[in-house]
Amino acid sequence: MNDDAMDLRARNRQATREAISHSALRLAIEQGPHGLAMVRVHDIATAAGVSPRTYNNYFSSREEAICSFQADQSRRVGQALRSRPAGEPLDQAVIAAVVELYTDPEPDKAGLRMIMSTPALEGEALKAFSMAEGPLAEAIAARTGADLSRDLFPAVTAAAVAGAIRVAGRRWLEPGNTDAFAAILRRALSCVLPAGPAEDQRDR
Amino acid sequence: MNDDAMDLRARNRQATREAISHSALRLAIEQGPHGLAMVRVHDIATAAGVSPRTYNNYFSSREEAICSFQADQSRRVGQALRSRPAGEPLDQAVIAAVVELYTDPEPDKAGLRMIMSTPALEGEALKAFSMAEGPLAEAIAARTGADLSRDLFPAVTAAAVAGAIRVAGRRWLEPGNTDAFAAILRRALSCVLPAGPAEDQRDR
DNA sequence: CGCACCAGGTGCGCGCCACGCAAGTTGTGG
DNA sequence: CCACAACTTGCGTGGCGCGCACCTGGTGCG
Repeated sequence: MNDDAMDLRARNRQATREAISHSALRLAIEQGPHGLAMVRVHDIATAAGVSPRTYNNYFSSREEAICSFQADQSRRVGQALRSRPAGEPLDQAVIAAVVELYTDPEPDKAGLRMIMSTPALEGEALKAFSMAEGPLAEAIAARTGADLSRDLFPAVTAAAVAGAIRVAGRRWLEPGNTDAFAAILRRALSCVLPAGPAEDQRDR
Repeated sequence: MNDDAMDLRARNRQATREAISHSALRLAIEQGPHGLAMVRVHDIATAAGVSPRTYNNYFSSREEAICSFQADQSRRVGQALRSRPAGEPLDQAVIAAVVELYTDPEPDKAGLRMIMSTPALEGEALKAFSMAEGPLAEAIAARTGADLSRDLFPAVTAAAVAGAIRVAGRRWLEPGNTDAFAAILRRALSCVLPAGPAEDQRDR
């Protein structure tokens, strides 16, 4: 996050990674979902100002490079939940954390549309969204006092939340939609979030 | 399903597809999660008794071939829910449908472990599980009278159910686990299923 | 019953891609 | 100032996805 918290090496590395990811996404959007096959690795690397060989020191496929911005976003969900006040009920905390993370700034609609409506990116996009699950499950367990290795509740809820975010994104991108992303997110999340971890949902 | 409901062409096609899928999974399991790269397309095709060219008339990647059994399973979830009695509450119907589908017969533990614990298969495995979502959302909408194009509840719940199945599978495969898959599935699903579609969870 | 038709299997070839290897280059710490 | 470590890059290799054209065998029609 804080560039000056890293040494020059790390900052350059981060910058290179972002340059590649950004170029990959931009070129993909330019070609549209149906022309993905025309986006060559060589083009991405050149646009990012590196050699093709370097591109694949960072990403092992075009799909991964294109979707990496979403993967990064997902990785932040756990931390976002942890930064909510401790007393807040689980459902409110999760909703607040997710809405804040996903609406500041408003996500890139073209990018989201690209990764969510391109068949060839489907697997990688699902991977990207599911990257939230691990950290999120840990954060939920920490907040509710559940035991990740015994209770199913944290991991299942985390998966449900990730799924809800994905469905909300799909709905937000639908042609006729006029609602704000935040509103859709709240509605989607409230479908899967209990007020708190009810005792009868803990196991063993 | 019913082989004799299809003409010879379709049956041969189906048989070829299954032969390839089965060979792919078997070879992958033999090499284990860390030797996936050694499973060549040529080996899969030969083991299935077809040419490499034919293999990729059916699947466009090894990953897809290996995970196709799970994709097929997921595609049946919607129909399984529809075959539950109409009066049954949503949560019970979904749990019963999923448990029946996933425990008759008991799933291939080695196969499930292969696709769920091999990093190179992660994207394809997620795709396979998420294939349940569309048909399942339709079935939920049909059962609850919700409108798929307006309400978020069906799609979000379907995604949550798919996620719960995935988490249950992961837990079932854990080394120390002694519980039956059915029991884990029930617990996981009950974390995300409301007793019924509460009115305040319908939107608009 | 026989024939024309077409779905599907196969061989061939092309372009692309992931990745190991061995330099060359640049930041870092003593 | 120097030795080391991290990173970039060019090259070579093996494999893969897929378009194309050809062949074979199931199908439906007269």
